[in-house]
Amino acid sequence: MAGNKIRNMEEFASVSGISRPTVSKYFNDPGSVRDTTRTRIEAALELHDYRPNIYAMNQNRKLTKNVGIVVPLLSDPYFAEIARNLEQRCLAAGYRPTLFSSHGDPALEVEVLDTLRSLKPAGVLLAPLGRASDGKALEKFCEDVPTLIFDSSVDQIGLAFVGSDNFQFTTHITDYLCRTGEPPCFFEMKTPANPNAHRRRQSYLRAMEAFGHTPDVISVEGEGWGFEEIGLLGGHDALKRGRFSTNTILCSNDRLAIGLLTACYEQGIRVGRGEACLIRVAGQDGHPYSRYTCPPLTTISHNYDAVSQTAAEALFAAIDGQVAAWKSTRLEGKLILRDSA
Amino acid sequence: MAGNKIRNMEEFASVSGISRPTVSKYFNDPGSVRDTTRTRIEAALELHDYRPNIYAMNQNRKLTKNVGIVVPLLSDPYFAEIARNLEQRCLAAGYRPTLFSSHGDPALEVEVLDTLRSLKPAGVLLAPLGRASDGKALEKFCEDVPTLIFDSSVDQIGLAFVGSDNFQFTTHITDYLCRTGEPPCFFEMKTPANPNAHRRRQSYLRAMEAFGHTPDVISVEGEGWGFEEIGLLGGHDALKRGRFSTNTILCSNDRLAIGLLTACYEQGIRVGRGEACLIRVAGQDGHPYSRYTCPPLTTISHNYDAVSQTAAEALFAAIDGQVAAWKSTRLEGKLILRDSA
DNA sequence: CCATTTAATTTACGCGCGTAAATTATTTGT
DNA sequence: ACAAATAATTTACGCGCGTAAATTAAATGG
Repeated sequence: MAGNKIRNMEEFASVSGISRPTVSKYFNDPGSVRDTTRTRIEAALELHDYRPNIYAMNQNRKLTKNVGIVVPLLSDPYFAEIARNLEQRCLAAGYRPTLFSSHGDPALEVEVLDTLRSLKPAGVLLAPLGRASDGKALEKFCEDVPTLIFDSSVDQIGLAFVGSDNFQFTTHITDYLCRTGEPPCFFEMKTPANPNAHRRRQSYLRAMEAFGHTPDVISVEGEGWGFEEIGLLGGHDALKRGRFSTNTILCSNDRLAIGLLTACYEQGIRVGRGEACLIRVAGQDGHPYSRYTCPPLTTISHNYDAVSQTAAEALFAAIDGQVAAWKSTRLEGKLILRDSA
Repeated sequence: MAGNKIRNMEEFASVSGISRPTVSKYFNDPGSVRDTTRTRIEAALELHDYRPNIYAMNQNRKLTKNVGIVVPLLSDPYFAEIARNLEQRCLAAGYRPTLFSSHGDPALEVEVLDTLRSLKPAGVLLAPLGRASDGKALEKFCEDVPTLIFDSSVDQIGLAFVGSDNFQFTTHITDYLCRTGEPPCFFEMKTPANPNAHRRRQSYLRAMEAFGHTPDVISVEGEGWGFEEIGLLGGHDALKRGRFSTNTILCSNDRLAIGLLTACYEQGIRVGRGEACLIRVAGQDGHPYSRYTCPPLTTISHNYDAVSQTAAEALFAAIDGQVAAWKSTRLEGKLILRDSA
């Protein structure tokens, strides 16, 4: 912990009484050296706290231990949470995760991929921006770097896709809403950033048809990733113009619902299941803040843990050379009943 | 963009007709070579899209161009936002920012610093966990790496401190609340993670005294960084037990206020300035979600832009060798009037 | 105990670049 | 146009490590 300063692996090897190549082998995989050797190295490590120079290490290694994690918008707590989950899985598996956010900007997403390329990562966990992504750039990147796509799938690119089953999400919550009150209308962005939004609208339409109800989709204007603001403005507008044909509103995602709830509040419209409530509002995603809206938001939640576990394990398997055909895994969500619907 | 693959700087130098050392100089600082040389290099760059190997670069450079950005909890949109801001400033200044989160865990914070050390960064922008931080580890790190502390100051460590003026924050909003209604009581965590919380309590007490009112501090139980949950549970408890002595509640921070608002909602207590409202609630921080609470939250906002600009520029100046005595910069916040108070 | 397997060591090279010193070419000022 | 200042080139070395091949030492098994 506090001995003389060790400058390089050569010096460390000599103080530990082991040859440098063996020490090098130890750092690449501690399990690859004999037990007695390992304990001697680790004893020396206690005394001198030497750490190999990562730049010199990665210069010659065919494959670094770096893993890139890319999300579209880190300031969205949903992505922050899933990124945190993935990060810890990478660490546990012995990789060095590095976090990147595209900040909702397609140009930045390409820049991130460019940066990532120069990091020569063993693999990348990538949640693309979606519709706005530069498809060609993504595809090219996936050819060069083992990449697992998660959250929103653009094409059949990369090693595999892992995300949520949007059809199940919307069908399930639509079913719940129909069984417990008026069938819902659907509140969404006209030009959503995320392809999941399209699947959700589709399955809303399909579910309503299957249940024998007439669907009603309210598509509001607004570009970008400020979903709460879009939900707020679009909600105000739709409420004023009486655009909601039933007393139940299913939102395409929770952030939109958060904005809509604020609009309802500002217009004095009481939301919830109670007697005095005029409308019900439900979201989709299981956003970390959905518990704290007023009223608390009924939603269908991603299985954060399962999504990130499946994604991480698929990537690690691919890095370890286990070839597998491209496949798409879509996990079911869980209905979270709260007061809003 | 599409030429033959260039393997290293040697090859790139030969195709561009410039010597390798000059090309190396260009990549370290494009402005350090003659105009004609620069245009020739950049022309060749267009044709062959070569990028220097960052590992080989950083191995020998005394100082890398890396900058570490560390926040206590990336899933808190406040930190996500300020991290994004800092990240872009680093990029604009020609540095390579890398984002880290301590995830509220002191042990992880130390690990992050350890990782950072091996990255040999030119500088680090660090927002410590606060009370829970390993002070010794932080101090040692600051001795080794040029580090600027922001958001919450632990000691007089690092190059400098940049944050918000918590005294001004609380005094200002307390003043506002007193002038517009009943003087506020103060809602906080008993054992706050962040040292700013102590300053805020202090200045609440001081301000109330100065205004000639009797202060009332409600300190709720709860550990960790789940502030909304703590505010929710503590709020429920305090409301049930009639702990609030006035109809106005100033929360130590916005996330606590968000939880408290939910508690109020769940107990049917209408919050706001209107006729039918029983209590007023205000927060502190200007949290990105404060606009979307019900009612929208009156708060006093950090000057995100100014904080990150001041912090980034101070770090860059220090990296450029401009020595300056340690100093603490605390920026004023701006009152944001909304419906909650 | 010796033959066989397995691990560690020695030796030697190369990766892609930074960087310093000495030299040569180019620009600048007058 | 010429001397001085500035920039580019050549030459040469080293950084800290990965890695391969040949050799030697240690563990294993019957």
